[in-house]
This record gives sequence, structure tokens and C-alpha cells, in this order.
Amino acid sequence: MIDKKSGIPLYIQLKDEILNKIDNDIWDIDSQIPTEMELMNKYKIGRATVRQALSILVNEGYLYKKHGIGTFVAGKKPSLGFEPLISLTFSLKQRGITPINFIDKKEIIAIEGHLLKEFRLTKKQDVLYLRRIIYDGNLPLAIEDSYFNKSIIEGEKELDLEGSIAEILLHDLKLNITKVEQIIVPRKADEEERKILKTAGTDKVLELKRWLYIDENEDPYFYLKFVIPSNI
Amino acid sequence: MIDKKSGIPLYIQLKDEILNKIDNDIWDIDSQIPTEMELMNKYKIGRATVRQALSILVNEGYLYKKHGIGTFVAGKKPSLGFEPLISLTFSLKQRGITPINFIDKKEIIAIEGHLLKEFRLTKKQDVLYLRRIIYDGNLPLAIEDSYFNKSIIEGEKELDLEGSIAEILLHDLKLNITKVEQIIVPRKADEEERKILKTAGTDKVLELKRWLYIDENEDPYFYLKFVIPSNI
DNA sequence: AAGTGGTCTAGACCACAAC
DNA sequence: TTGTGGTCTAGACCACTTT
Repeated sequence: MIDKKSGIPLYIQLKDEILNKIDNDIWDIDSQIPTEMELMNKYKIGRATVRQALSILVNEGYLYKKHGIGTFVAGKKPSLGFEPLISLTFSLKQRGITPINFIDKKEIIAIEGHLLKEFRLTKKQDVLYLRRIIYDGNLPLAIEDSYFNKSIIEGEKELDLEGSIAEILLHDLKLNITKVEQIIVPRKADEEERKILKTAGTDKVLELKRWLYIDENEDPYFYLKFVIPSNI
Repeated sequence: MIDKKSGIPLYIQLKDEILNKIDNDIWDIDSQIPTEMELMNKYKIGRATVRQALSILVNEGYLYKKHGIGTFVAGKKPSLGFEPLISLTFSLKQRGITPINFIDKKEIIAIEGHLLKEFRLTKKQDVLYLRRIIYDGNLPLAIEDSYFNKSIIEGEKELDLEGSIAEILLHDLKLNITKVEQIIVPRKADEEERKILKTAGTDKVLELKRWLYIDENEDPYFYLKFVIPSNI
């Protein structure tokens, strides 16, 4: 309960009240919690106070909101080994975001010459190049350039290239990943990136490059680069 | 300037306006920015709107407030976007786990000879070695070996080495991280690891190594290795 | 005492999703 | 149409720091 005379700010008391119900599993994961209106009436407090409490919990990842629907308990999902470490889609879903991947480019290109170093390849190779823009609704979240070993398009399977790439690699292709290398560098967005990502206010982005090795191969099977505004 | 008819929320416009002045160094570090009252009058907006814009920037580490005095530009620019990408504690907390870090070893060691390559160092260096076992309650989750540049123990600050290391690096030390390299390799646990982690059923683990670079330094500031059972 | 940020209320209108 | 969260205003009083 909330005590208006305790001296403790009401929004702190409400925040703790809600946190307890989450921690003690009184509210199920992904279940809707009382609306702002209901919380106002139940505790006889103003809407701004309710929203201040909720915004803290959203910020800390305990709750997520859906505009026009309600407020929900954020879920802890089971892990699949590598998945949380290599999948952007996975990380976003954990925060209540269901990303949409829009395929911008899809073509076969040859990696040779000075490009070999960037791709960490030892010899010339044709790869499937895929550029996707990842959205949360209408909001662009990231630009993703991925390069697959050509063998991926030679299989008979129909691959869902708009889904999670980590899922394709781990579940559909059942690859035996033996090493993942990754570099993250914060930098300024270039002009194209600013245009696509509509970076407002700041033009700082994180650039992440990732190389995936399978079996005992010396060359990576998969190369990924993605750029994401650093305020996401 | 702020356009009330643009359709863009006023607090977003104000936030971006302020962010630009910070990014372009129009306001010095630790200098006071206009008071909430001044911002209200200047842009003809309500106080709640001003506070909403400011609270975002405080939350993201661009500003800090002093009660009864004013609002100020934060000293270092945050690399907060890094947190989910580099912090094990952060990732675990997102899944509802509040890990406990038990310090197993803590000593100064010299990195030289053949070890230099593993640490990606170019010359001999003394480092602070920290081994921690990370628990979820009684269940051991991971073994973590971290190696800090010696300068970390020369500061006057008392560092909470049982908390999140990413938090120390980003929030306490406010390091300007310029690159993160990481390798993940699945392998079999060795005998010591099996003993500590009590790996049940499977003895497969993920080994993650991570190198953190700050400023323009050629050598990494921080080296981390952790081993985690692959069924977690 | 004056000025700052901290908390809180009541009320309004908008945007989005579901029925 | 209804109910949700999103944005915004005007106003009040409190707590803290400096003058």
C-alpha cells in the first residue's frame, strides 16, 4: 500500500509496489498490469505520478508498453546457448520489441583483392550479400549488411531471409559454430546512415562487425556488419 | 528552435536542441545550462515538457542535476549503448537474474613473453587480475577472469569489484571506449571448470574473450575471459 | 529571502488499437 | 466508439543551496 504521509515519494512507493508483484511472480510474464487510470484510482494519486513510476520500470526493463493497448510485464526468455550473444533480433525481442527486417539489397558479389582483409578471408570467394533495414514499426533501428558463404544458396531449403539470421544459422542450417569474432566501434554516422536511420539529435552510432566460423574452416562462413544509433 | 506545429513532440525537439549544443561543445563540460524556468520562457512550453526532455538526457548521461542549484553538462560523453553488448551482469539482469559475484582471486601480475599475444599487448605490463565466480543464488553460472590496466588501482576511488564490471568501466571511471573485440568459442570444460561450475549432464561451455580499448591506445585497457556452461 | 530542482494534482487533447 | 498510453499546460507546494 501507499502511505501519503511517509515522506517517501509516492512514485517511489508505487514503483516498489509494482516491482514486488513482478519479483514474486504475482503477475505473469507478458500479462497486462493495471492501466494508468486504474492505478490512479486505486492509490488515489495523479496520472503524472503513476507515469513517473512506470517510466522508471520501463527504463529498467521490467515493463514494456504498447500504445493504445496497455502496460505489460517484460519477459525473461529461455536461452539457446549462442543466441543471446549473436542475435540482434533476440535482444530486441527481450525488450518487448518485435523487429521487422526489410530486405533492401540481395545479390551475389565476389570478395577479392583488398576486401579480403576486411572479410578475413584467405582466398577469393563469391558470397551472398544481403542488406536489411531493421524497423520497430516505422522507426528504423539498424542497418545490417550480411555476407553468407555461397553454399547457403545452394541448399534446397527456402530460407526466410526476413526473420532472424541467427535462427537460420542455428536452427535451419544447424551449423556447428566454432568461433565468433566481433568488434564494436562507436563512431559518427555517415551521410547515408543518417538518411536511413533518421538519427535525430545525435549522429553517433555503434558499428558492430562479426565473423562466424564453422567446423574447422580457416575462413569465416558468415560476415555481418550492423550500424545502430547509440541511443537505442 | 522549436516548432509547435511540426508534429514532432516538443520534448523531443528540446532534447535534440540541447543535445546539439552539448555535442558541438557550445556548452562547456560542467557548466550550468539554462534553468527549467528559463527554458520554459524561452521556448514558451510548460515545465513538465522541459523536465521530460531533461530527464531523458540525465538518464542517458549527458546532463546531471544538483538539487537547489541547477542542471549541468556531464563531464564525459556516455558509451551507454555499449552496456548490453559488453556486460554479462546487464544481460543476466534482463532475464530476471540478479547475479552475485564472488571474488576468488585478486592480485597484480606481470604480462610478458608469450602471454603478450593472448592479451593483445605490445609490451610488458603489470595488470590487476581478478577472478570471480558468478552465482545465481547457489547455482554457479560462470567463471570470469578479468585483467585491468594497472591505472585502475591507482585512482583514489573505492571500486565495488563485486558489482558489474561494465558499470565500473562506464559509469565510475567514465572511460571513453573506442573498440571492443570479442571471440566466442564453444569447447569442452576442463577439470577445474567442471568442478567449479558443477556442469550437470553436459560439459560443454562457451568461452568468451573480450578486449576493451580506450581513447587512441594501441593496447587494450581491459581483458576479460569468461566461461559459461552452454546450457545456461 | 530568493532561486533552484523535486514532487504532485487536475485537466485537456491527441494517437493508436480493438471492438 | 471506447479505452489505452502519449503529450502538454497551469499551478501548487516542498526541499535544498546560496546570498
